[in-house]
Amino acid sequence: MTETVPRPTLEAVAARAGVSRATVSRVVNGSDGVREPLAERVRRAVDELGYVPNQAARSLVTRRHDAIAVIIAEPETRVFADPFFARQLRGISKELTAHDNQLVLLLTEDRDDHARVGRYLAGGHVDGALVFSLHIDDPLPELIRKAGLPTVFGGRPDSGGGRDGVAYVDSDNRGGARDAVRHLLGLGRSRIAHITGALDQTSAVDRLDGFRDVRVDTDPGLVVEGDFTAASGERAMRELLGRRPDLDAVFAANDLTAAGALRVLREHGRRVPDDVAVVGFDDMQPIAEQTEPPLTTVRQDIEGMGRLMVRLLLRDLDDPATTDEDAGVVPSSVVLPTTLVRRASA
Amino acid sequence: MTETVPRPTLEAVAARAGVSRATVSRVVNGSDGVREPLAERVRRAVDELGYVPNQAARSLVTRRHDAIAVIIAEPETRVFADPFFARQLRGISKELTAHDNQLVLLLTEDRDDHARVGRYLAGGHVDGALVFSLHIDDPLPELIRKAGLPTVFGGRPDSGGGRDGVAYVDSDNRGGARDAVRHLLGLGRSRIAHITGALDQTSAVDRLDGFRDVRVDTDPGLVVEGDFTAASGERAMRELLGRRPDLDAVFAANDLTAAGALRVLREHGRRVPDDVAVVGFDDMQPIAEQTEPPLTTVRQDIEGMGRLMVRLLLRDLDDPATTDEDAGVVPSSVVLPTTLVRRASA
DNA sequence: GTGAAAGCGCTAACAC
DNA sequence: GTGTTAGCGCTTTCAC
Repeated sequence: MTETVPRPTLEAVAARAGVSRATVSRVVNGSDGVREPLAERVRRAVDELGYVPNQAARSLVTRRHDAIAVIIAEPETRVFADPFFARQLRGISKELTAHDNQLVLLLTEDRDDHARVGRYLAGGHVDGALVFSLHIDDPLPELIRKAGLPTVFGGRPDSGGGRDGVAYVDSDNRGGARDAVRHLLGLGRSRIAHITGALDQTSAVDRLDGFRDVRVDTDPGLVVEGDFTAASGERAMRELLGRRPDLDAVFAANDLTAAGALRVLREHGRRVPDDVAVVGFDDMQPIAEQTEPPLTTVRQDIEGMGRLMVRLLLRDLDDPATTDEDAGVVPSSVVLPTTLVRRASA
Repeated sequence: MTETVPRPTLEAVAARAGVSRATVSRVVNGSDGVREPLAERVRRAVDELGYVPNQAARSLVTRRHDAIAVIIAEPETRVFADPFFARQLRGISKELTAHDNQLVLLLTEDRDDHARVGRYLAGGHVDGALVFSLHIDDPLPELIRKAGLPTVFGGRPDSGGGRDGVAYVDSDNRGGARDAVRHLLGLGRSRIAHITGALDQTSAVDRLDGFRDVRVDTDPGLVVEGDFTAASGERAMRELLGRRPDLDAVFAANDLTAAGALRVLREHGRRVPDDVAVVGFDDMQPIAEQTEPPLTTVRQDIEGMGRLMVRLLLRDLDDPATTDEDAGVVPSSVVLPTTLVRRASA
């Protein structure tokens, strides 16, 4: 309200301080080369007038926006049941703030949204993009490539398209899965089942691969496909119990799935970990700490992944050398280690 | 990458179509008054060149950004344990998208962040703001008022400052609480406890008031303060059980709190709902449907609240009449009804 | 109906 | 060091 008073411009500040616009601009942008008495006068004028630079005018000439887009592509469910994204967002937000950049959030659910996102990115509103939860064959990476915007992916993108050198940040899903399964083996378990995540996402595929690395010749009946939701964990657990009532351990693709599995195990009177040991993935604290019993799981530093993505992207922006045709030679991707967190379930 | 090719400008399109910049601008912005043959030629040129308007240049003259800020003020915990915000964000995102507006997300955690947010809002990057989860005595509303930006609050703000006529969207927390407690009464329960939410938020205060509306002379020992987290639900439930082992019902301020309470009840061998009936608030499906037993709760249309906030804000923006000094006369706030959802816990 | 021209507020050469 | 000046790409009167 009361937007009636027009905001002061550089011009106004210059007039008040008795200097030129250029000098004010220099002071405001912290470029040295303005002698102290003058600079001080300018700063006072800025304060007195409550001057705030007009970002649009600045962007018009600098071609920078100090804003990056965060694109989350999730058809419905998962984003809102799983604190995963919220936590990654927090990491991103913190890091972006530290670098004086803004976060433009783009939530997409269907194909129409994709077109819109493409337009937005091409429209030059943001300096770069962070992209999450791609599914295999997602058209988004291609759209983004066309928009020609520096991008960092969250999670290894499906390399099916033959596109190399894309920057991404991922957890060591495969290694983490191996650790989980080895832990179960170390507990003396031998009939270890796996409930997978949504297999159209590389994280789920990688965890399955890790499971198989350790259990090379597992009975295929011990692997059931899930989709990272608690409901899928329940369904899968029921199926497993039907197929292999003798199983003595379960490695679930994430904590939510594990929580679902735990419920079904309890329902069927199996004691955890005595009869069946359970390990999850993520270490989503509100979930993992409050299951019954508390969940042994593979921790990944979710917030850290978010922060790292931002750092990678901003480095790219500040160092255009990397942004050349042959950006491919500097993959600039990072795979973060995971750690097993022991609680009571295994 | 390959940002080397400069994006085509209005000028380029005009040249290609053999018209003036003004004409192209008219076609691009859909203002009628350009005769068909010409308009068509312009459209073709736009397509061929892949022209996308430069938003910064446009904003510079129109003083519109087609972007609004969403400010979520939560010191840590709650945002990331509770799908509440995620769901509201989704509603906001959808509605904003439908109106071709962008969502700039501002997460704040401490005082430093407040200053930053104030600067950002004053910087004229966005046309308006949506603000969430204010705590009583939060400095944010004042900052926002100073920035002079149209704003809609999510949840009734603390009116302590004497500021009236602020626009907000809220659920009928008090009415919903009354319904919950009456339902418990209808079940024949007479020793009904309440675990509150964080009492520095109006939603928690309103729910407590609703509880008291129905249970006018409740033993104060039956009310324990929580903070909307599951952990607080556990703690509070333990305390209640110690103080009033004879209690036969609990109304929890939200589903997460109820889930915590359920766990403690089970731990203590109380059967739900036979020994103790439990009602929550929110109807956060992933939580409410998966407790044991599934939770009877008060549903609020969270996504709808988000959408409504956007509509209110955009209406404000399009109709500057409301944005006058005396905006106070049009409170333009909405309180949405709640409904009791019966499941197994009460 | 269409074009010409002014200017939104700022930065960055370039002079001095 | 500081000021002058020329745009950045767009919308919008105002003539025609």
